[in-house]
Amino acid sequence: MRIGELAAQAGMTKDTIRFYEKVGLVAGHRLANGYRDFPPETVVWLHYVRTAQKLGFSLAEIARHGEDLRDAPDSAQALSTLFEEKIQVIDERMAELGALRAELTARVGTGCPLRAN
Amino acid sequence: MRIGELAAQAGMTKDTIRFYEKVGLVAGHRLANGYRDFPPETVVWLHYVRTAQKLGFSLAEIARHGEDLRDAPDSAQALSTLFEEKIQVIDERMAELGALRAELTARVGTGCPLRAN
DNA sequence: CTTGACCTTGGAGCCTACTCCACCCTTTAG
DNA sequence: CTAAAGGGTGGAGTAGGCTCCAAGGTCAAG
Repeated sequence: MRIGELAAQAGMTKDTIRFYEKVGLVAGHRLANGYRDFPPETVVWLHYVRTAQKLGFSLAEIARHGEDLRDAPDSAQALSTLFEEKIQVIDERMAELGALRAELTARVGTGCPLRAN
Repeated sequence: MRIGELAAQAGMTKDTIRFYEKVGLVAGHRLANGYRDFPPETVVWLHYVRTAQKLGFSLAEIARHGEDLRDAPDSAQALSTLFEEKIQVIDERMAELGALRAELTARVGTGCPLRAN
């Protein structure tokens, strides 16, 4: 799969994908003519990248997730452990969101301002 | 309350607070000697800023939250409506996190890789 | 054999959110 | 009176994450 199609399927620009390759977030091998060629799973990976990013992970962190996955001894066991770690991080984020939500909920109906002027 | 104490209580540097003032995130009036003077509620507001930011809102968005709050007709009703809006945004974020979590959970135990190489 | 869509590589530029610096003023304590 | 602790300004610099050229190679269709 070449970069244009990947970009379309992942919902980002080619420039962004080239940038991601530069920072090690995606790995591209090349065709004889120099064009990048990506395996189809890259689409899934890029969707994961977008999601993780929206949820507050930096590209560096996400790249580390990717390396963890790649470098793990390839037992399903090791992979599961890694996924469980990420799930814990997510649960922490969700707890924070819950706290913010509670803070706002507590103010609904109170007329108590969050910001003075 | 002067900038140093505010910085200490809000857990950020004075420079950051001055920067926030520049972009309209906090409003400072001045003492006779030119020093900034902040009302105590600013601490609460800055904590809110930090939290909202960790959860993926940009400073511009957060500033808008602040303006919404300030500009609202000052009935408790209007404030509540605004808070409820923010809560909805949070609920959307939480749903996204939940989706990511589910994606990872589904892979636990499968040995199915997220990233190809 | 040219046109058009697709790809390549630098490298510059932009936005966000700080962070640091130099230089200067104010206030309080000894 | 002086030193230390706090404050003020303007402006430069940084890191992260793109985004946009310009100049040029590749390839299938007509």
